[in-house]
Amino acid sequence: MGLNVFNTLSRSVEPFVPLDPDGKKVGIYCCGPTVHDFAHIGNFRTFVFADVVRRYLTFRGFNVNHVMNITDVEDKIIRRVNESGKSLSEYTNEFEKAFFKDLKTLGCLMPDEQPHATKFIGPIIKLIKKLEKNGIAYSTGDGSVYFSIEKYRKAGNQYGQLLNLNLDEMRPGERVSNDEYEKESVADFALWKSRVPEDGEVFWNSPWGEGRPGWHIECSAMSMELLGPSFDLHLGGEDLVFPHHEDEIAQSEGACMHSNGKKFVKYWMHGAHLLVEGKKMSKSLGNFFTLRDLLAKGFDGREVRYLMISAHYRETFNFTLDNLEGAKTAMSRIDECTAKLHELTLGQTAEPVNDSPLISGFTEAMDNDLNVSAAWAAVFDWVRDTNRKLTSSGLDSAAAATELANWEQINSVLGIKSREAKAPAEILVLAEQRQAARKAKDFARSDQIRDELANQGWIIEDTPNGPRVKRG
RNA sequence: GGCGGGGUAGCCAAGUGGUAAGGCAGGGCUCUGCAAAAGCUCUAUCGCCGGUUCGAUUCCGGCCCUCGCCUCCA
Repeated sequence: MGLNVFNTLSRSVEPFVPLDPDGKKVGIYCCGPTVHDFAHIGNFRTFVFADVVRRYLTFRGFNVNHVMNITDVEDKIIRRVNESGKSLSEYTNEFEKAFFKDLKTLGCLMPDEQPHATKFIGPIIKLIKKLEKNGIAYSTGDGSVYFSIEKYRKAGNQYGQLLNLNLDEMRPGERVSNDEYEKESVADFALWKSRVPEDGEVFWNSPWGEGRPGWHIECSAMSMELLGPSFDLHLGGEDLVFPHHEDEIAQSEGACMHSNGKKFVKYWMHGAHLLVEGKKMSKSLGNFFTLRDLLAKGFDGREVRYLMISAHYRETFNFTLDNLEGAKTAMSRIDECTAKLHELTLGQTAEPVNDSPLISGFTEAMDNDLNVSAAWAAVFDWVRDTNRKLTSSGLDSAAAATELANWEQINSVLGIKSREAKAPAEILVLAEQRQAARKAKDFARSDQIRDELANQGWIIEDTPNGPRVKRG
């Protein structure tokens, strides 16, 4: 059995078969961050999810090209740029840098490509022109260009592929901004927005005059430019299903007339949101964590990562500090186990065994629409089993090396960085002094040294093979 | 109002038509000079009410609660 994923297009779990005739190459596009501020952990849940998808596809032997865009021009950014007095790039660079730093802290691999909206103005304009030529875009008197859903439909296309849309029942217009009054229909959306005074110095020249791209067009332009008019997998948060992704489909299929049977995107996957302490994250509730907030509380990126991928991606997940505390314990159990294995291998290495309970259990779980919860169960079953063998000394160095290789194999997907720390010489000296005191049955002295070590952040354990020092 | 998710032990969270994984927390035990680590062990009948069935947490209907999208949003 191979990988199966839930496709939002069909609302069902389908076998994953790439477009590539050789079944090897996979193109992934993930809607990245809008760099107007520090991203919060809710945003990162989606990016960590995308990272796991990308890693699992690689684990499954696919040759993945992972594209994640940076939206570096948009209403909120423009407003803040003008408030800050900085230039657009000065302003967005800061948050983009922070974003990638956080992404790395969370153990995510760098996407293969990170296109920026502002670097794709040319392709964006080209795309809008195509839409105009196909008769489904119209410009208004002020130099803006809109997408006509009606004309798109009349040309034989379907609007509403990702969700059941009933345009008559929708409640449009609650926040339709004044500058869009020239739209032919409320559901139409902007492809190009003409320059207004509030835009300051943020504008580009176009056939329609000075202005800037609308919100959805950049993703259509960048994804098709980098992955082709038809690609395998598009990811994003569930809130993007409508209107963003639906509009992306409309723009892309409308421009390229995918009506020859090929779809813009074969599989759409959407990650559910994060709740914090049972509630939706919001600034007014004060439950709005950024990664740096959590690091400041003494947590590690990997603990946050573990928590984020401990639940299925399609379920809203309740993120709590208590559970983050628990993640710490769970992670150190894995560390403990792998560190002991490492000591046993004596430098020996081995090949992973694919039909081992760990790898087969993990793979079976992940093949089923990335059931990470079940995958973790396989991991912790393995930890317990391995610990049992370790206590009964049922592992020689070759066996230990194999177990370690198996773990590393699946950890190429989970992406949990191990925390290994070699104790400095002075710590080891103290540990030896303590051992000498113990041999002399001077337990007052040995306990005193143990406290001293603890003060310096080191924990000492007495094992049948002698004392072990580890980071506290 | 329309559309779509959820409600499983103290907390988080999988799953199945035949009495329920895993993690964290808690209790007991083993090991230990004491600890730590590790192991063993204990702790749920699956929101409520009906129905189908030999049998439902899992299928169907109704109800309650909750979350999200429909408007910038991961």
